[in-house]
This record gives sequence, C-alpha cells and structure tokens, in this order.
Amino acid sequence: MSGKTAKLPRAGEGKRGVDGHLAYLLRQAHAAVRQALEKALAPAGITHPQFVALTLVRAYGSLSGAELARLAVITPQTANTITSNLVRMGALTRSPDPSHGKVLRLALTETGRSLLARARPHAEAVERDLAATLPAELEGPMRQWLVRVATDLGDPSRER
Amino acid sequence: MSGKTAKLPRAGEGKRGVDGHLAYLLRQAHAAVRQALEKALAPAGITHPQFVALTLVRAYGSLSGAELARLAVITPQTANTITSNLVRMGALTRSPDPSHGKVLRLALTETGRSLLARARPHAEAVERDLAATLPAELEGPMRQWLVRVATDLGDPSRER
DNA sequence: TCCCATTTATCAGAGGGCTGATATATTAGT
DNA sequence: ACTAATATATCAGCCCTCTGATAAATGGGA
Repeated sequence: MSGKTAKLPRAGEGKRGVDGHLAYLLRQAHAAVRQALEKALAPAGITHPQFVALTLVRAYGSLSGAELARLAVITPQTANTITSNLVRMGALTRSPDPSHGKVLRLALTETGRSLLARARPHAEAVERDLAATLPAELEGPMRQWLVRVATDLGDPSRER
Repeated sequence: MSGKTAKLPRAGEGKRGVDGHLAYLLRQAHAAVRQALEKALAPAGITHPQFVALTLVRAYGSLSGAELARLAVITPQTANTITSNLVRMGALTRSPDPSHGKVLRLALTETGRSLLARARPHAEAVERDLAATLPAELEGPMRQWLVRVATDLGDPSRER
C-alpha cells in the first residue's frame, strides 16, 4: 500500500466532473475563463484586471480608488496596484477631487480610451464563447445563482 | 456634464446583478467564494491554494509537481511555488521518483496530514454555505454547466 | 470647539498566478 | 546509436491579491 495508482482525471472526469465540490468546480470554471480572457487580451497589451478597471471607469464616469475597489470586488490596495500600473502606462490619470481634498478621481486618457476600444472585441469574443456554453433556459437561473453567491457569501463578511 | 453621477450599484444591483456580463458575474461569485475560503482557512494557518494542494496530494496519492499543476488548473511554475512553501512549512516532502530520475514525488508529512485535518472542517463549512445558495433542482444543471465551461474554454487552449 | 469614528490613499511584505527561459531526463523516430 | 520531440523541474521577472500599518481628510457629537 505504498500509494494510490488510480489514473488521474481530466477536466470533467471524476472529482473534476459533476461530483466534485462546488467550490472546486467554480474555481475550475473561473480559471478557464480567466485564462481564456488573459490569452485574448494579451495581444492588446492589457491584463484582465486592467481591462476590468478601465471598463468600470468608463462605465461609471470618474471613480475614486475606493469606489473602483468596491465595484471590482477587490481591496483598495489591490485597486491601487492596478491603477498605478495603468497610470504608468498612460491609460489613466489621478487628479484630486475638487471638493474633497483627499480623494483622487480616476479618468481615462485618450490612450486608455483607445486601449479599451482595442481590447473590448477580444473580451466580447470570450463572453460569447461563455454564453454559448449555457442553454437558453438555464441562463436566467444561472445568472441569479451567481449573483446570489456573491451577495450571500460576500456581503455577510463585510463585518471586517 | 463633467461626469456621470449615477449612484454606484452594490453586489446584485445593476450591472452587478443579473444583467451583467457572465464573465463578470462568474468573477464576482468566485471572488466571494475565494475570500470566504481564505477567511475560513486563516485560523488554521493555511491558504486556499495550499489547502487545494494538500487535498489533491491526499486524494490521489503521491503526485509530481506537473500532475498537481494539471489537477489544480495552474501552471507547473505556480505549483512549484506553492509546494515549495509547503515543504518549507514541513507539510510536504519532495523525494525523487525511484524509476524516473527527474520526477519529484510529493508526499504528506504528519504535519501536513494534521494541518489538512484541522483545516478541512472550515473549508467544508464554506462548501455547505455555497451549496445552500443553490436550489435543489438547479444543482445538477449548474454542476454540468461549470464543468462544461472548464472543458469548453479550457481544453481548446491546450494548444499552447 | 475638540475629539473621534469613518473614509481614503498608500507603503511594506507575503503568497499566488502568469510568461519566458534553462537544464535535465525520458521516449520516439530514424 | 543518434537525434528529435516530449516531459519535468526550476530560475527570473512581472502583475494581482491579500493582510497589516500609517497618514491625512471628513464629518458627527459631546
């Protein structure tokens, strides 16, 4: 009994299939999507978190670092890391809020705008691939579940 | 019109709800689960990736670094980072494969075994919380979808 | 008014994840 | 038998993510 010699499963087999832990399956699915996104975005010269940050700044107007962190479900420190890189790349600017004195408002530069425009089609292709895996009658319930996971497991822990 | 002043949504609202991109919702859900897991495992003195590695070594017997990487859906380099930390912590040993000469086989130490035993209940609590968010009639289809995402978006990219 | 709790930004340090590159071992092919 | 392809381990460097700690600005109450 020196060790188990069972053949190792591939994605979709054994514990890597429908019998695995939900947390493992969610992790596996997320890893596949993240890697697909990074591969798709690499030619545009941008990472997935950077793409998310630029998208959010564009979608919500000018954000503070703290607001970006909340929207992206990351810590303010992480948001700071990402935005610092984007500022260094010339895609974002940080300028002091006129009425607040401590808040720094993020804004897209022309570089950032064109970077985002160039990257978006690649990200949308992945989104389409992802949507294609989802039977039409499951899309609604699936979206609701994903949202529920985030609110149920995420919000309670706001007691930091 | 200096910028949009729309109130920012919380998890579950607006684009952060059922109308958001699937990739965003999946990311948001995964982030909530990962953070819940890290918070649950911290008292046991172990990180989520370390827990996954120990669990896989225990489940499949003695693994090589490359095998661990495939099972955990990470690169061999990343697996090496994690196992190096676990070896330094005394939870794993790396010993040369008797019949291969290059492969290093990972094995749990007593420390690793008790660490895993101590951590597992915390992880299982999160798994139960996660399962509780899923209506019984959706569990089957949801598991199948998560697996399909991993196989459809993950396997094709094996053309590295 | 003064103090305090909250919010924000940011530094420091650690772990995890990636790509790229290198060295070695095994296996397949010729 | 020699060579080429494959597999493994690992170094280096970068980005992302976290926790912990520090500092500054705001706003509310005693």
